[in-house]
Amino acid sequence: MAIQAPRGTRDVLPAESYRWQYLEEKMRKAAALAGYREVRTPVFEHTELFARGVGDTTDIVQKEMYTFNDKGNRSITLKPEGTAGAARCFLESNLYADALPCKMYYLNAPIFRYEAPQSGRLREHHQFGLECFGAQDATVDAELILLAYHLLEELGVKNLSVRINSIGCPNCRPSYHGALKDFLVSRLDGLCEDCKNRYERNPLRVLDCKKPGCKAQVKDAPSMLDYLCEECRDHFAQLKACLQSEGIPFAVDSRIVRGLDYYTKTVFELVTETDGGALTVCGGGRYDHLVAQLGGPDLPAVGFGMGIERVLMLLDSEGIEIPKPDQYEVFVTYMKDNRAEAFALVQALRRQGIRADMDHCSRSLKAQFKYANKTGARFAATIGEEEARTGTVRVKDMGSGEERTVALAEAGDTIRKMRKEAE
RNA sequence: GUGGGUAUAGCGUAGUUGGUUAACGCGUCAGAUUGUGGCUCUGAAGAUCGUGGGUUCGAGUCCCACUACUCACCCCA
Repeated sequence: MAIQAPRGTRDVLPAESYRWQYLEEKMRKAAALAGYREVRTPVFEHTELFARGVGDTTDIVQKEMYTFNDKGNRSITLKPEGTAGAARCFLESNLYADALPCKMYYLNAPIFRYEAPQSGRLREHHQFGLECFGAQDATVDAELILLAYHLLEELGVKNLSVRINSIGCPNCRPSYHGALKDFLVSRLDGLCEDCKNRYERNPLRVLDCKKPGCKAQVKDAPSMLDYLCEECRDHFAQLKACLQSEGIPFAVDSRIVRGLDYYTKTVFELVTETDGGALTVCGGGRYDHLVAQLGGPDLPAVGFGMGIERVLMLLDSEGIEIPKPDQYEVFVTYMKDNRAEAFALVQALRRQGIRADMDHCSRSLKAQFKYANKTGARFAATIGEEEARTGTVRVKDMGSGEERTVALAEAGDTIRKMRKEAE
């Protein structure tokens, strides 16, 4: 075997890129409809951005980053998530000095995490994400959840469930941390090694542990929701009210924690059930102090990321078809002495905006027709000795078999006309 | 990172207790009388059996290592 794509990466082949483009179009429209404009940030950033932004106690930063020193001996990291880069960009370009809120989205942003590849989990994947800076109202949290939900719904995804939670703010979280640690301290012996670590560094994450032993220990743990300060409680209530008034189903799940440290108040996930179990397609939340942590003004913000590969997986597993465009509308077939006329016709058709091509492999007429059929071309336009002499072309509808001989200059119009008549 | 499974032409597979020229389907290409596709028929090309090592007179078949894929855990989109 020659050189292969690196572990955990995938090619999008010419025959399947239309599926990506289809999603991209829907995503752009959905984002634009709500006033989000595209931002493009670098694929790599200074490692410090993620250490400070995402949090250096997180698994992402501790063990999953593609980090290396460049030739100038700078520590560089390939983006392990989208929000930190967007926040850095927002801050660096002083966008907070413009009218707020500042809404932006990124599409097909490559995201890198050094993990064991698995179904729905690659080392390089792509995300569609939205970020809104400078607005504290829960109406934004709600609009983001609704946007993601309706987008997936429009794509045809079923069994979609929305799970939300509030993890409080720096004012109320410490008291909860205290309560949680008090609760956990007597049960430390029953926890796994990882969780004993988490107890010290980030006790919230213990709630998220999937090990049966830990789950059992944590079953009756206090809920953050009972410790929210008034502001956070109101905010969460506002969010729920917005979602209710829009009639989308959601569930409050106090165990949602998220693996990134910057989150405050709202966190949410959009999850679907597949044969392989629950799959999170979209995750996000509020990060009110990230911009400040990066050295900027203390501005609230919310956002989410949606995994493109995971969306495509869902569409596959639910049997949702994406319309596949034909490669050509017309295939020009010709006898070997008439290559020049055929070439001219192809160029003329393309000038008229018709996707056209011809044989470039010196194949027989019969083989040319076979090829035309295979590429899905709706029409064949044939030029032989007879047509060349009279300045005509024989246009054939490959579906019905109907053929018409028309002047060369009318080829394009004839194709349009025949297509219309067939409808 | 830890554990299980897999690895044979472009794709999907067969390959009997290790025994000679590795088989089949799909796909590709070419033909079935001279300028026409989809169906059918015929034929051809295409594989140092993931890589490296070992056992053996002999390995696609057994053993080890590596790599990749895959599943579970961890974590996440």
